[in-house]
This record gives sequence, C-alpha cells and structure tokens, in this order.
Amino acid sequence: MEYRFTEIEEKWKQNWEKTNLYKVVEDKNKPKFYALSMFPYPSGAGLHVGHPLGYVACDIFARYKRLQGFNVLHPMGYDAFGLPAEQYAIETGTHPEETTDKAIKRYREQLDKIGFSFDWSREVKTCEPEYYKWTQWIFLQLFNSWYNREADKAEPIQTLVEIFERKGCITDWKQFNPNLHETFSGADWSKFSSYKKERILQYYRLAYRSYTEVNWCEALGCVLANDEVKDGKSERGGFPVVRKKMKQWSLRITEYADRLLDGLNQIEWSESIKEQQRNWIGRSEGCLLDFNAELLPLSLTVFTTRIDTVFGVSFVVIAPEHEALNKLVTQEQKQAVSEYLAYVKSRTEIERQQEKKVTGCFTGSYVIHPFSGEKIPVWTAEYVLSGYGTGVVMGVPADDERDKKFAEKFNLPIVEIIDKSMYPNATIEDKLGKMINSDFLNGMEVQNAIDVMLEKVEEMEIGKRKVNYKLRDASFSRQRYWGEPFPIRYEVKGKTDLPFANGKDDDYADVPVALSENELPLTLPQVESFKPTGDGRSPLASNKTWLENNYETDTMPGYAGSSWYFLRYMDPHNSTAFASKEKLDYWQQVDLYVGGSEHAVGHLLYARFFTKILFDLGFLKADEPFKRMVNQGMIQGKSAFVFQNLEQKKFVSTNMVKEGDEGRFIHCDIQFLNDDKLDIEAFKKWRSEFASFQFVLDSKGEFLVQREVEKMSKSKYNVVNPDDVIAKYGADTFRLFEMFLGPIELSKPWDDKGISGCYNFLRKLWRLFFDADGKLLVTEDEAGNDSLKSLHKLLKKITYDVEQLSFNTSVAAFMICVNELTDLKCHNKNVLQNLVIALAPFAPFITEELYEKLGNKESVHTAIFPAYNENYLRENSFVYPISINGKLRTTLELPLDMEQAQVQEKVLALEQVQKWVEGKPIKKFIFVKGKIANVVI
RNA sequence: GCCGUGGUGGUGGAAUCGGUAGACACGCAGGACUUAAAAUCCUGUGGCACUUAAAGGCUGUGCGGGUUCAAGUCCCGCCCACGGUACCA
Repeated sequence: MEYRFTEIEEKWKQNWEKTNLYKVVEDKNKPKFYALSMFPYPSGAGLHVGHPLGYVACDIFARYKRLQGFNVLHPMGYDAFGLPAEQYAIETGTHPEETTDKAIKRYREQLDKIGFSFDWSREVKTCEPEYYKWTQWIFLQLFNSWYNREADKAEPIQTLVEIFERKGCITDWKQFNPNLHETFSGADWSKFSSYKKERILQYYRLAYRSYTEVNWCEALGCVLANDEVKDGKSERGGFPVVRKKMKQWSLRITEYADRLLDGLNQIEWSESIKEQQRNWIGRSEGCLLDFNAELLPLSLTVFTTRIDTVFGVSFVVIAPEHEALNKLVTQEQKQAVSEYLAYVKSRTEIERQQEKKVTGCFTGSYVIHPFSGEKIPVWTAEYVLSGYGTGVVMGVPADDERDKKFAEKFNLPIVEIIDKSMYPNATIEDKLGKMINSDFLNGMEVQNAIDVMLEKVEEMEIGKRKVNYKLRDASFSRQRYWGEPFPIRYEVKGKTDLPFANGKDDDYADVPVALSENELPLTLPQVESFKPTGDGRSPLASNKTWLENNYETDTMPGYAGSSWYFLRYMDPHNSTAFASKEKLDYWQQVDLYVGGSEHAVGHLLYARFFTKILFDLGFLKADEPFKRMVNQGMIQGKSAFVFQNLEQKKFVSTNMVKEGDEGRFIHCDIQFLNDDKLDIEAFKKWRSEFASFQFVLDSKGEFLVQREVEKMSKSKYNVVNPDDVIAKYGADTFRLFEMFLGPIELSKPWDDKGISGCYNFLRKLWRLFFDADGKLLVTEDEAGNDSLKSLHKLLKKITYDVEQLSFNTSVAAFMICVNELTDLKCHNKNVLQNLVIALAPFAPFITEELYEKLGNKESVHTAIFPAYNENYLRENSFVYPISINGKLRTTLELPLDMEQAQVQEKVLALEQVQKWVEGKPIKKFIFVKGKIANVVI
C-alpha cells in the first residue's frame, strides 16, 4: 500500500477539529508551558514558505512538551493594523478592514494545511474593537502613570499629584525631570489652573506629548514612514521630503533604560539579540561639560565619555537642530549656514550617520576652552544628532575617528594628547596610553586621567558626571487611519492645536483628557476618504464625530497592539479586563518565543517595556514577557533573471552572454523554470510585450536563466507558496523539509531540490509497517538488540536536539534510524511505536495514522514521549583515530577501559606508525580516552 | 557609518567541550529490476597527481597571520553577503 498523504492529512485534520484535540484549558494539576510564535501581519500576498519556518519549529516544541506531560498554550493570531492595507485603501478606496479580513482568511486556510497544534479558540486580531479596547486601556494606564525614581517603578499619577499638593516641586525634585525648569510650592500648585497642572504633569506621564520629527512630504500632503523615503525623496512620486517637528505622543521608555538592560541577564535569549538590545539602549558613563561662548551670554554643554581628552579639543560641533545654533551664527556666516541647513533637512537620520562625505559649516562663533582659555571655533555638522547626548560634541581629532576626518577635511588643528607607543595594537579609540600635552594630566594613564578630570570638573562646577543613553523615548503617534484611536480628547482653550511646531515654546492650547474606562473602546469611525488631509493630520481629522468631540486624530503605531498580545491569549474573550488575574497568574510568561531576528530591538524591546509597566502597576507576576527566545532566520528566494537586449529585441541565454554585451538582466517569474531552464512559451505568455522577441539559445538548444538569492517577495517573482509544496508532497514532508533545510536561526535560500529526500524518508518509514500489497508487517516478538540500540540512540539524540531547537539534526537522526531499521528488517511493534511517538511532533499526520494502525485508540499526540535507556547504548570499545604530529594516519580499535601506557604500546607497535617514526625518538604521546591518540615525533 | 549574524564539496548542511572535516539529504555517475519508464534497491562521489589494483601520498572549512601535540572550532587583521538602524511588519 502506498503512503497516501492527501487522504491521511484530510482525515486527521477533520478528526482533530471534531475532537477539539488542541483546545487547552488552565489545569493546575499539570505544569504549564507557553510556546508562542510571533503573530504575522496578514499581507495580501499570503504566506510564503518563509513564514512557517518559525511556526513549525515552535509547533514541534509545543507538541514535544505536550508529550512530556505539560499543559501547553500554543495560540496564533494576527497583527492586523498596518501601513500596507492603508496604502491599498488610498489607492483603491477599499476599506482596510475588508483587505485585512480577506488576507486573514487566506492565511488561515494556508496555516490549517500545515498541521499546527494551535488552539484557534484563542485567536486574537489587533484590529478588532474587543482587542484594541484593551490596547487603549493600557495606553490610559501609561497616561495615568509616572516613573517614581525613588521607588524605581511606575506609579499612578495620583501619587505625584499628592506629592505636588504636599510639598510642591522643590529644587531636589527637579532631578526627577531635568526638562522641567520650574519650581513651585504646594500652595502654588493648588492655585494653578488645570491647564498649567496638566502642562507640568506632561513632564512626568509615561505617555506624553512633545515635539518629535517626522518625514514631511509637502507634495503628497502627508507624513511618510522611513520606509517610504528613498534618498530624500518620496518613494511614490519622487517628491522632496523634509524633516519637520510635529506635536506627537511619546512613551517614556527611557525611564526603564536601566531595568531593560538589567533584565537581559535573567532571560534565555541568544547573546546576539541581547547584545543588540544593550547597544540599542547604549548606556554610557561620561560627563557634561560647559563651554562658554566668547561674545554671547550662553554656554554650550557637551556630553563626553572622554573627559581626559579635553586638552585635545580643537573645535566644538553643534547639531543642526540645536536651539542655540541661531544665536551663534554670525552675520558673515548666515548665508553659508542656512544653505547647509537646507541640505541637512533633506537627509534621513541614517544618511546623516553614514558620514561617507564629511560635511559641516562654521557658525562664525567661538567658545572659550574651560582650561586653556583658548578660542575654540563652533561648527555645525550633520554627524552630530540633536537626539543623542546634549546635541553638542567637543571635537578631539587626535583621539576620535570621526573628529579626525572632520578636522582633516576642514583643516582644523590636530593636537596629540595620548602617547600610545607602549600599546602598539591599540586603536585610536581604545582607552589606553599616557597623557601628553595635557597640562596637569601629563604622564597619567588614560583611566586615571578620566577619574582625575571628573573630580576636577565637578569641583570647578563647570560640569558633572552623567550617565547617558542612546535609547530615546518612543514615538507613539501616527498620522494614519488604520490604527488604534487614542482614548483622548482635548479640552480646548482658544484655538485648536497646530500640527507643526511654529517656533514658540508654548504654542498649544490643549489639555489632553483621558476618556473614562466605560467609554472604551473608542472605535474607528467610517471616513469618506483614506487619503491624507494634506495638512499633516490623519484622515480622522475630517470626521465629524472626531471634530465635535475634539478627539485625538492621530492613531497608535503598529507596536501598540503587538506589545502585549501574548497576554491576551491567556484570556482572549474577557470583557472586563485585558485578562483575568487568575489566568495571568497561571500562564505568567511565555516560556518559548519564536520569531524573526529582524524584531531584535523594535518589537522585543517594546514588549519588555509594556510588561515592566504592567508589572509595576501590579497586574503581572513576571516582569519579563519572554523567558526564552529563539530567532529564526529568513528564507530567501532564488530569483531568476533573463538577459534582455531591448534595441535588438532579443533575450540571450545566460551562458551565451559575453562581457560587455549590450543589455541587462530582468526578473523572470520562477514558475516558468525547470531547474535553470526557461519555458520560453510560458514566459512569452506571461509578458506578451516580449512575444516577438528573439531567444538566443545555447549549444544544447536550451535557454538558461541567471539565478540570484534575494529576499522572497512578490515584486521579485521568486515566491514559493507552501500550498503548492503541500499539494505535491503533503504537510508532513513540508514540515520535515523546512526543518531539514538547516539551523533554525540561519537565513537560507529556498530550493525545493532537496525535498524528495524528506518525502522518501516518510515512504521508507511507511514501508517498515506495510509491504507492497498493504499488508501490515508489524510483529509483536522480542525486539533485537541492534534495533533497540538504534531506537535508543535516536531517542537520546532527539531529546537533546529538541531542547536545543536543533531540528535539522533531529530530522537527520530520524533518517539514520529508519535506514538502520530497514537494514535490520525490523518490524517490531514496540520499537516502531516508540519511533512513531518520537516523530509525532515533527510529522503529526503520518504518525497519527500509523499509531492508529498499530491498534491504538487514543491520539498519538496524547501519548507519552519515550525515555531513552542508557543500557542499550553502552559500548566496550572505540575505534581510535591514530595521528602522527596531529595528522591522521590510521585507526585502531581498542577497549574503552584501556589506559594510556597500554595504548601507547599498542599504537607504537602499529606498522603504519612505525613507518612514520622510522626509529626517531617519540617526543610526546597524547592520549584522550574515547577521543584520540597522537604521536609527536 | 554603527550594531548583530553568517561564509565548510556541484547544492542544503553535519562536526554538542580544541580531538577522525564533509554525518544526513539532494544532485551526479555507474549498475540491478523493467519491453520501456516511474518507483525501488546496490555501488561510487571534496580537489589534485600517481598506481593494473589495493594500500598509501599531497591538499582542503572566505582571505592573511598567530596560539597549540592537535584549529572549521581560540586570538589578531582583512574581504564579502544578510538583518537592524528608532514611522515596513
């Protein structure tokens, strides 16, 4: 009987659904395990073979844990708000909800074919009001909280108000927010208007309003995502884009910088992800230092981690956005600076940091060096970002790579200040060497000089120690329709808020007021047009209800919904809380989280941030969301290209293209390929405009395409759909092959060439059970020792590999075992049944069928994972590799308990060894039991 | 630019603690079965030169150095590809 996967998979899919096999309920008698795959954004293109990679891995782990007796939560849902659906709406007028629904249905169909153990009764969609009601609710928690630095946790804003009422905001309290340049007494506070009170509270709330930069495209009349900007132009239309300040919501994530950093030490994530988060947070200990302007009553404060190098300062650079820049520009430099600023405005932050071209402009002003008293020129340059540090840096060209390039370009003096001659391998920025040309620091080691300077600066009161973070507060506003509305309305005093900064500090007259809990959810209204309003506001700004109620017209960003969805799965239908206390306490945190490494800092940092806030406010028991995290690599596509010569109206087979030939390679859909050979007729049908072109074939009469590995994407015509693979080989083969492709965390191109190997494996497994006529071959006799050894070798390896999520080697181990059992002609029921249970997490359908055929009434997925028995694996001897001077020359089988002296005797007696030794003295004999013997001569 | 990851046969990859490089699979070549094909099974397969053959030799994990009895694995310096870079998700 043949292995008929279509029938088998259909049969069990229906059975599992009927019996609710994967439904999970809280059960205090079992240990819990929460296995989670990152939920997808449902794009219109459907799933491609890259998406299920992580899902399959996570599903295998979830199923494995279940076989080990855990109560496993393994849900799935959709991150359903997003730009692509909105963009489609702008182009076609289709409501994003419709587009999203359609995409979700398609995703669900595709996911269902792959045999996941998802509990679909817990599905969440971030765009549904029942879900985003709680996203809005969480936002209100943030809005109504502040970070108490003394208690080192978030607290209700009320506790701050009480402090203000009692003792006001005295000098000491300014440390709680250095941006608030105001002190007041408790009595003052009680007299403040609600507007003034709110303005002060805005400096403390975890969700607050401030001016942040956006990409403004005047021609399109809207704010663009970074993604939509290419080389300072809008991707659609190629219109100019400038950076502009706009009043927006931000989240005070910076208050959590240290805790986000420390928390990394408690979680089992890959070192690389933790390192990326550490670098993103970018904690650095340094010092603030004031430089007084020569002719103006102002001082520039720089942040530096290298206060020891202060005698090497030959210029100071101020960020182009810095508010003091205006005052510093002299009449003579006015023209040059304003031209430079226009150039900087058109550049994105990434472009600015790339500094391939060194740019900058002299302001005309000077500051006075606090120690030498010399005049130091002040420049402005794009490599200084206003958002980092103080937005002013001291230029030390001798000891900083970027400063050096800057000085060289603009002919600024370079003063050597550190003698590194005794550290020949040190780079320019290593904190090593002896101070020179540095007055009282001369002769000190760098580390020592830093300490001395810190003391000195604080003593002179021209600066102070400061811990700085690269992390910035998170921008939380989007001028979009398809996102969560803010549960905020404005108390209008006078004119309404203007979207853009107008230069005045105090140019808004609004006081944000939180909606009450029973007003939630504030649902997205229908709008007449999804097109931007043109003045920078979202389409909601043209909605009547929104205008009448003075609701916030911005919506929340994508990460609002995705920063807490893992909590909603615990209790997805709760209408009185985001999840009940009882269920939150039962599931606590995600035990294994699987998702793409592209989320290393974005989503993963925000989710940790939200978790810590909810923890502080007493809702959660764990302050880290994901205990263990694994990042799967991307599956890339193998694009195909054909060489096209437009003038001569021909295509040339890639092996006939010579260097210097006129023409170019253009993408060609991979569905027209047979290996690398092109089906010319199909291609012509696809692109009828090329039907009359000539096709130059190679000597074999074939037309070959050029292959290249690229991101898998519809626009590159290299997408492989899992449906097609499953139709041809079945879901079990598909799952095995996805895993067999390589280590889960590596990126690799999809190539279905190897898939028949996995298919053959399942058929070979099938043949252990059935002969060609479909007769069951299984016997109930005593299993042979060799078979048992093969089985237990497998079980040991699987147990180890699955814990490590090393699924490619697991699949190889199954193949080896089935090969061995086939050679041994083993049809023993006990051996085969254990094999089937072990394979069940990987290939859920075929194993369910075989398990039933073995006479079992229960599902294989409720069985118990077989433990391996070391007794079957014991070996008495080992084939030692024998090497001479580290080079393998021969092998020798010896008992494993043989000691070095005896081994040496046996080894040296070998003919092969004698041949190499040739009577020379043995310098050394290395012996590692069970590993190797090495003769050194 | 900065941060992170990776580079091993024709291909995907294996080598878990510094100890036999290339497990497993694809592909390819040859053979068996077959009228033929498919399927299945068997044998071989990193490269080089040599040999009737066997055995053996040299070389080989992106490039250049180093540490070690022994390096794909550790250290230093490069090159290339990929992911992120704060409004794609």
